[in-house]
Amino acid sequence: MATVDDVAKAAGVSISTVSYALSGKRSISHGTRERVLKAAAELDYLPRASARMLAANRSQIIAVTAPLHADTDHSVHMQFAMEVTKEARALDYDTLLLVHDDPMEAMRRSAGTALADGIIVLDVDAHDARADLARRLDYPVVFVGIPADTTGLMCVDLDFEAAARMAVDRLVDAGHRGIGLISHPRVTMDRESNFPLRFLSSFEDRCREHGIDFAVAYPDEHSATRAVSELLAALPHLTGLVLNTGSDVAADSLPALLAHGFTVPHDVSVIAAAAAYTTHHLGVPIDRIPLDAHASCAAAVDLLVAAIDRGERGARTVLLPPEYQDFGSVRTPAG
Amino acid sequence: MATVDDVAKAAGVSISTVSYALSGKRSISHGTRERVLKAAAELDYLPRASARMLAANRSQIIAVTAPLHADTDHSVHMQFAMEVTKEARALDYDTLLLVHDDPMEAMRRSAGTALADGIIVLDVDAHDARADLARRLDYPVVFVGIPADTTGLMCVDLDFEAAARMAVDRLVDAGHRGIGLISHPRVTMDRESNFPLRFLSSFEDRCREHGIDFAVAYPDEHSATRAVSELLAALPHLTGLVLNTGSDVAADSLPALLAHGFTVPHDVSVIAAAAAYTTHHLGVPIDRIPLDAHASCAAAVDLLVAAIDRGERGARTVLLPPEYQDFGSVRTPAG
DNA sequence: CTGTTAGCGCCTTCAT
DNA sequence: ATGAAGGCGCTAACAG
Repeated sequence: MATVDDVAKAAGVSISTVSYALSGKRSISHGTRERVLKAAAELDYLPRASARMLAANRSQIIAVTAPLHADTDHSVHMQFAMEVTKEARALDYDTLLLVHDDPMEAMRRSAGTALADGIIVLDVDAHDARADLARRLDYPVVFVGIPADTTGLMCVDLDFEAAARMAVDRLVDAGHRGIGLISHPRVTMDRESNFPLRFLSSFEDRCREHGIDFAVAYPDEHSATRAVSELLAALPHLTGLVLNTGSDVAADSLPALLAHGFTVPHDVSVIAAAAAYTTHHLGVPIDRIPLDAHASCAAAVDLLVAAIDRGERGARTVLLPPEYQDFGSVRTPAG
Repeated sequence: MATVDDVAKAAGVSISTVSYALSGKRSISHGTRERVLKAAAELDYLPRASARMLAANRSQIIAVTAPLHADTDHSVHMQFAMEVTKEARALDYDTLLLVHDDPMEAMRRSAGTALADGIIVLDVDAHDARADLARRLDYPVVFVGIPADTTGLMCVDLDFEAAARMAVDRLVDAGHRGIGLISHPRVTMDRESNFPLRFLSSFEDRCREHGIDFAVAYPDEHSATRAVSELLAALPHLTGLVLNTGSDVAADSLPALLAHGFTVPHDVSVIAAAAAYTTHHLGVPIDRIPLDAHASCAAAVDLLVAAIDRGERGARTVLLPPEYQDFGSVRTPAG
């Protein structure tokens, strides 16, 4: 394990010259820099992370809290963790996974030991205890998701309210007057996972504004069968369906409709809203308002790094505008 | 941010006493220890990670390489990453996610900067470049998965060969003489992801040993339709089906069989082998030989920590024995 | 443009 | 059972 001293000796300069030549934090004559770089390369020199952390008072590490609930969609979870990691690396940060029983303890530890320079919080509930902790911590924290009380917090998320309005408007514009929503399973709602709630209430409000009939169903996990039956019972003239749910339930909803004799888009128009999954392999391609993990996570990490590197810690909430992808699954209702 | 000095002053002792009282690495009189602990608690003292790393020459961090291929099942990936993280925490290690374009560079960096004390390698290909790197690195590395050449490496994995034999034997014992295998998509095989290959060749060998007919199909991603048709075409008297594939293809295989008029287990007996997913919500419960992420990852982390903490670095390959879960999807063939 | 040097906070050996 | 003190390797003033 080579150290700065080794490199300094090999290059015939002082250790501070080595440090500066490598960090570029002050100007070095071309010749010396070359010699230093060459010596470093020959010795396979890499600065010891611990020493650098201690001296610079910075770890270049970002922690990620991603609690695992029983109803967590691992696939979406992973996408977000990955996207955080990618963007972090692009900004010269590594990513520490904080995933165990007690996220509070983990956050406190990461701040208290200065193991990480900041935290990204995923999978936010409306009344998430991590929000209060973040307010108390005096430590950079960015939420991917919006808790009920955002006072003093930095948050980034898809604008789920706008996405819900977009979906409803699209169906109403096409002439639909009876719209169903398949939301998330009851367990998810009960824990007040916040984006389903935001989507739901915006959906309901928009339907009322348009004066149309609507119904909401909470599916079982992995299956849309019961939810579809409930919607059709509640709304016999249903011709539009909005899916704001997991990928397996969404995939299952087409067969479920078929079982009732309904074909998409002939009998029912369908939109997958705030979908982290793709919809073109679903037999019938379904219109989609993407939940873009990359966009959310990149924005969140950018915010966090700005807070760390440039002290930009003002509270703010960034809502990413939804985008509509048309694959032909919305049509004017027959008759 | 309190430091050892603060605690030492508050407790009226020297800093080394604080250090020892907290680490327990030498005996301290009960009274002083109490005072130190109390002072530390009152000051919210937590040792600075960087300083501890530098002095102790250990980071208490484990890195995880988990490359993301286009055909990667994120859900399984996440399970493994999570299980690694859990076990690591139990042994007082944190987990760093190394997930970007260049896993080599990431591994070199984590070793060269001593950011992590060791590495867990996930999603191993038969000719994985990370294996060669690990041999050269003189740094603790444990593979969850078995590369073609395990010389000098520490590896842990489910015994896929044994799992394949177990599945075949079960069907043969029940009287089946025509058995199909749905393996993984071609992209996965082409990259020589190793566990599908190990399963496949063991499956074929065992069928030959029993002298029965068999056929293998490589499904499309997300769909079993074509694969099932191919198997039935190749093996008209097929009565047994082994699934060693992703959860979505597995779920799709039952409807695909039904489309050909085959009912499970009446017409065809089915076993999901080396399945990371559960099978009881699949309409018909399917017998299962689990791919237990927890078992594999816990064993791998234990091995890695033994290598780090106790220098136990001898090469070895640990194969975890498969276990059969009977849900009634295997029956003696009719006729 | 380059060198010297004082820490960063903790662990650990050596005294006592 | 406790204290004193020397690093660990690097960064960033502070001097030229």
